[in-house]
Formats: sequence, structure tokens, C-alpha cells
Amino acid sequence: MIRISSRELAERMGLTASQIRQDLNCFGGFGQQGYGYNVTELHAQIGKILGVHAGNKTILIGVGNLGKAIAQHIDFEKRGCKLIGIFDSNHALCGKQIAGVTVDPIETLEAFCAANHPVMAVLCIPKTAAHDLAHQLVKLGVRAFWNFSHYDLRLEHEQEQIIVENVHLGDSLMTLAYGLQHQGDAHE
Amino acid sequence: MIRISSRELAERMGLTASQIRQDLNCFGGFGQQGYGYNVTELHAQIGKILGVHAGNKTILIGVGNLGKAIAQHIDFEKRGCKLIGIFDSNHALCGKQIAGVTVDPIETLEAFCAANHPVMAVLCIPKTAAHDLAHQLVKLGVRAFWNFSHYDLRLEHEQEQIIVENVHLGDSLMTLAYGLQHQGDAHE
DNA sequence: TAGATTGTTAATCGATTAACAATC
DNA sequence: TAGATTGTTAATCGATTAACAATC
Repeated sequence: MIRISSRELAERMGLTASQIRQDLNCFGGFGQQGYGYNVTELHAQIGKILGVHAGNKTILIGVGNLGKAIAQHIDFEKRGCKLIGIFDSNHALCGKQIAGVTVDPIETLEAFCAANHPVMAVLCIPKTAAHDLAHQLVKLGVRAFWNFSHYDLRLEHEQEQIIVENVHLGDSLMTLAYGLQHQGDAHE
Repeated sequence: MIRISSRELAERMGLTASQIRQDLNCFGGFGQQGYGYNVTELHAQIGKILGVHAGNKTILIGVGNLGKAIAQHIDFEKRGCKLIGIFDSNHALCGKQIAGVTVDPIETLEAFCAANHPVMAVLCIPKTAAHDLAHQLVKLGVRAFWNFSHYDLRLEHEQEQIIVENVHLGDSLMTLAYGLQHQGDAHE
């Protein structure tokens, strides 16, 4: 496929054509009147906007079931990130390779950050540990957090902005439970 | 803690007091003027609205890294769901116990559904398999989907509404990559 | 040129916020 | 009763949709 119209994009994504055109225009005029959008170029432009080639240095902390699954299941490179370190407090897990990265003891975290300057951290640790560890990581220069602990992180820094994505999978599941309970309620 | 005001709830959740009061009021007058909300009662009411005690019968399909992590990491009971079956097409995995449930071969899915009538399915399978399997499950009576495949499900049914939560973890990671790229841009 | 489809402005809609009377 | 805080309405804001002139 060479080109695509805002109408077809809208259909595929479940949005309106207006929304597609207006949103894309916030970032620049990627289309051409009477023609539509060149798929290859649009894809490249959106990739550039999102920063999918930035290779942001990323570390992952906590290699329980979830941490291991995230490390192996997510294509970090494709999303603009590069997994350069994995840490766990359980020394029995250290030394193992996960997604091509060796698990290191949490005690080496500080030295690792000083040497490698990761900008992003994936937190797959219990909620009790999340707050303190996150604040420590901010001090070590981490500027973005992908937080899978159940603790809702809100981080501050004097100079720079800290970005947090709190992932609450349980909420997503509860949304379904709510939907099932209210299936057949009016106005649906 | 016995009681809480809309103002304090708002602070804790990063919302406004107005929003808390208006939203809660959509479901009923749980508060009392001059007093606030009784925490115990509010918690119970919200639980009832969400349906966290419904015990919706749930099956999980696909026991790769992610499927295994979801099964073990998520407290289904707490979110109104009960994991009653796990299936995989890889027979080497069948017979194993995960989260207290035995993994069964995918070939037994149809008979299982006929016998046990699950209403929810967790899809931890490749995107190529998601569409067809989901449609099959709809025919077998499943009404809610928690979809971790990268395929965006949109399901229809003549009589009943089908509910879908498409979880795209990659999007969440890209949001962070975008944020890092545009840190320091104006108006922040 | 005629047809198609964008970029962009104006109109609509819904959600958030502010305000305040009701009332515990 | 006085103070506090809800329930609820009105005002504001932003996002979505519709419309259309620009233009490829």
C-alpha cells in the first residue's frame, strides 16, 4: 500500500477522519490534498515524533514472573528503548541471562548507573519497595519510569521533569468485571 | 480511618474534589453533608458497583512468559474473576499447575466451555491466532476478553454485547520514549 | 479541468471546574 | 446553633465533529 486517506485510517482505528487530520496536523502537514498520506513517509514521521529510534538506555529491576515476562515479551528496541541492565535483590537469580542481559545484584545498581547513565527504569518490584527505589533512581539520574508495582508513583525533581507510566493491570481486569456486571443495563 | 472528605480523596488521587463528588453521585449518594464519606461503606459500595465479588468464570489461553506471569501475578479473585481453566497448544506444557490450575491442551477447550460456561477469556497468544480464537470463544459463550495479543480485537454479537480490553503494553512504553524525547519542550 | 482529500476554522458536545444551597 | 461538607446546578474549558476553502 502506497497511500492512505484520513477516512480509511479512521475506519481502521475506530476514530473519525476529522480527528486523524487534526491530530496529525498538530505535528505537521504530512498529507497532500487530493491524495492523502504517503504510508511510508507517515510511518517514518510518526516514528520520529515518538522517538522510536532514540535507544534510551533502560534498566529493569525485579525478575519475578512479571519482570521476566516483560523483559522477554516486550521489544524494547522497537519502542525507542535499549535494555542495558537487569537487577534483583535475590542473589540466586543473579548471573542468569534474560533477554540477552545478565541479572546483577541490586547492590551494584548505584555503580552501574554512575558508569552507564540509564535514563529509564522498569519497576517490577513489590509496592513496598517502589517509592524508595524510585526516589533513589531519580538521584542516580533516571528520568522515566515504567512502573508495574501497584504503588502509584508521583515523582518530582527540581530541575527536570520526571515521567511516569503507572501500569495497573488490575484496573483493566476490573473494568471487564464491571462491564459484565452491567451488561444489559440501559443505554447500551 | 473512619471517614474521608471529597477534598482528601481528591488529593490522594490527583483529582479535584468536584470530580470526586460528581462521579460518586452518578452511582448514588454515598456521603453525608458536613461529615464526608464513611470509608468502610464507600469501599463496600464501590466494590459492589465494580462487581468485585461476582467471581466471573475465567479461562486463560497461552502459557508463554506473559501468560504465566499474568496467571501468577494477578489476583483474579480480588477483581471479580475466578480462573477456572488454562489452555495451551504446546502439549509439553499441559499437565503443569499454574496458579493452582492445570494447563490443558487447546483441543479440549470446546468441551470445557460446554461443561463450565466461562464468561471471560484472557488471551496471551500471538496476534496471528487472536482473531480466530476470539471469534470461536464468542460462539462458545465467552462475553468478555482481556486481550494481551498485539491484535486489536473488535468483536460483535447479535444479541449480547461483547466487552474487550485490549492491553497494549508497547504503547505505554512508547509514551515514555515520546516523553523523554520531548522533555524540555515548551509549555511544560 | 474535475475529483479527491487535505488543512483549518467554526459549531457542537461532553467533561471538568466552580459555586452554592441543602443539610448533617 | 455554627461549621463542615455534600449533592447539584451553572459556568468554563477542551476535545470532538462538521464544514469548507485551499490545492494537489
